Amino acid sequence: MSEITRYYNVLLPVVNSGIFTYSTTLTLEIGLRVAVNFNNRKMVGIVLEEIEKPTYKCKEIEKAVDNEPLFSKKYLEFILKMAEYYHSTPGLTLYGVLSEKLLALDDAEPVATQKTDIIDITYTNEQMNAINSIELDKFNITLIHGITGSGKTEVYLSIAKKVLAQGKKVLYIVPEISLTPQLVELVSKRLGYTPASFHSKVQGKKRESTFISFARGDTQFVIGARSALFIPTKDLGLIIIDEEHEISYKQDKTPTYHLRDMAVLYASILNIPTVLGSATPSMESINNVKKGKYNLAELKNRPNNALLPQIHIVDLKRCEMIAGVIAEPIFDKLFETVEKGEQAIIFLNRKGYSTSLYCKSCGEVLQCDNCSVPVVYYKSKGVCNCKYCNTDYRKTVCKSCNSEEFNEYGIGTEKVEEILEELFPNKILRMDLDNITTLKALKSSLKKFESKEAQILIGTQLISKGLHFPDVTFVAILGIDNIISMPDFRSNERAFQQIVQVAGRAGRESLSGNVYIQTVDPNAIIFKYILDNDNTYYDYELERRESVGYPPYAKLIRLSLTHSNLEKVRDVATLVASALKTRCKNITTLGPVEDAIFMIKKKYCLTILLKSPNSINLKNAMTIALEIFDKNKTGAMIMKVDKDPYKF
DNA sequence: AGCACGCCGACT
DNA sequence: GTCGGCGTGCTC
Repeated sequence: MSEITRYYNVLLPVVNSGIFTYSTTLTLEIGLRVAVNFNNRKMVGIVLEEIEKPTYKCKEIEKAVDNEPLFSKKYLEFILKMAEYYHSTPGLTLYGVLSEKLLALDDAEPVATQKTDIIDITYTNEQMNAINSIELDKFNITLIHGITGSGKTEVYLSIAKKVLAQGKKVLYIVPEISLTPQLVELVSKRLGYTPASFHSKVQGKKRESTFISFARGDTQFVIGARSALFIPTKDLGLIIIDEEHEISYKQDKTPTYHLRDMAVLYASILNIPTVLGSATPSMESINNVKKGKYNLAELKNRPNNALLPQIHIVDLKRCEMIAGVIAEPIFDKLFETVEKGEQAIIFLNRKGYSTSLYCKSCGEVLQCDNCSVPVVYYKSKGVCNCKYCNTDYRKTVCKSCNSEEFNEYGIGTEKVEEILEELFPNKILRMDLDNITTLKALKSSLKKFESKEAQILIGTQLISKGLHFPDVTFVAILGIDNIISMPDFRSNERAFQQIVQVAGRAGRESLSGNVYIQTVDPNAIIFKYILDNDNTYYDYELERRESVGYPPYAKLIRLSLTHSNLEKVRDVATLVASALKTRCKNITTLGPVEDAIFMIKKKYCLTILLKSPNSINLKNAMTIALEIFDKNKTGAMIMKVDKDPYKF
């Protein structure tokens, strides 16, 4: 008897379209994983659709991996739409969001959940209103704008419990893993079991079992980073995105997606609710509330009547500095805090010892050989390191005068630690990505501070949000001028968010908090809004964005061209930009300009910026840009397409 | 994105 | 002569 040969389009995690046709005599459901030979490589792909016999020759599907589809039609629709939105391809998008290993994963040990005691709380009226305002049975987005310490997490968890009671699954996304140990503990108290975690520090067997159990519907609740959105969760009923304003939700490498936006897209396809929360929402989300796309729930008070901390601006031009690092009035208050047995947090968004070194004899700044940036000095390791290419320089010589003597410039957390350790011996704890490399290190550091073994915590943005330490009454913000002065239209927004978030670590329970910000420019506009505790900042900033035509009032696409040969990349970039300028008059094309960091890993970087309020015009422009680039590129030249960019 | 193939310069 | 750098082209 003759078997019928069928033809299926299979989505593979590779470039170009990523969609390739294979033949088989099996009947396959959409979403089923299949093993195929692709370009002499064994790969696992996902069945997209059955098609008519194509004109070209196809290879045969080796075997089906699943008995029933692991991926839903809606999931595939999501990936296809995501690829379209980011001017990428389905194949490259799949490659970027799921590792090949997880995609090919056949089976894994089930996740072990430990039962814990349930501790219920009573909600404030504000919390109850927020909880009850959310419709559970259809797509809708609610932005919970709640001040720091207002109990947003409790609101999320209460909503989550309702969804879980319907037998659906909940995904809770956090921007940074520093939040997860405290969050896991809190969730356990409310749900009665430890939730599963899925982020970059969960690797190996544990990662695999979380993936497969959530995908098969055996796990109810997952706390995860960005990547957790792309687990093909069975019966997902709610997505929670904490700290929705966080720019770390924007992925740097292709596909350069924004987690919040993709969660909203996925939720709309699944027809499920999404909850976004922040004390300092993004301008984009506030604008979406104004447009009626998102609902708004506000939490304006801290439970138990805890007050927001008092904020003080310290003018660096008018006071003495202690060891060149910390203003004297701030130091005095820090001293008082420690004397009283309370705890302090010192925030500085720079790791390392000094941010650059310059030659003692000729003044030249020590730069990386491969990248056009100063290297950061790490005194404890005795090296200078480039954060872009990760090269360590052990012994350094000035390139212009061969001197070996350098002065330090710019302060990092390591230096603050050294100075304060001398002044407050054995009371200091430092947390940044240099010493917190594992989940274990993170947990033990948090514990050390929680148990008050350390009284002063120095850290980078790793410690700036979400953490809850009742005895912290003092917060000092040291490096905010670096953020304010960044050449980026979002620098004000970022500084505002950073200050409010860090400040929110102070006085969260019965003790009142004080926050000190040192700056050379106390008249900077954001300080006015910070001091007034004033959400009219959003009105001011939105008005400003509208007047200059920047997001959320326009869409941006950043084209980033890189190549080892400057002439070649400049030629191609100029061709692309001039084609856009002559052929796409309905959008604004800026550039090409040299990037702020002109050379990374010995490759030159040029940027072209496309700007328009109209997405369709931008899409048409992109077609032209890609066409011109493909026609003219040479060798390993790359043009990265960054839609809704966050870095300039 | 990988990976193989093929062209050309440098070295045992 | 042959090793290996990298530009080019292809993947159902």
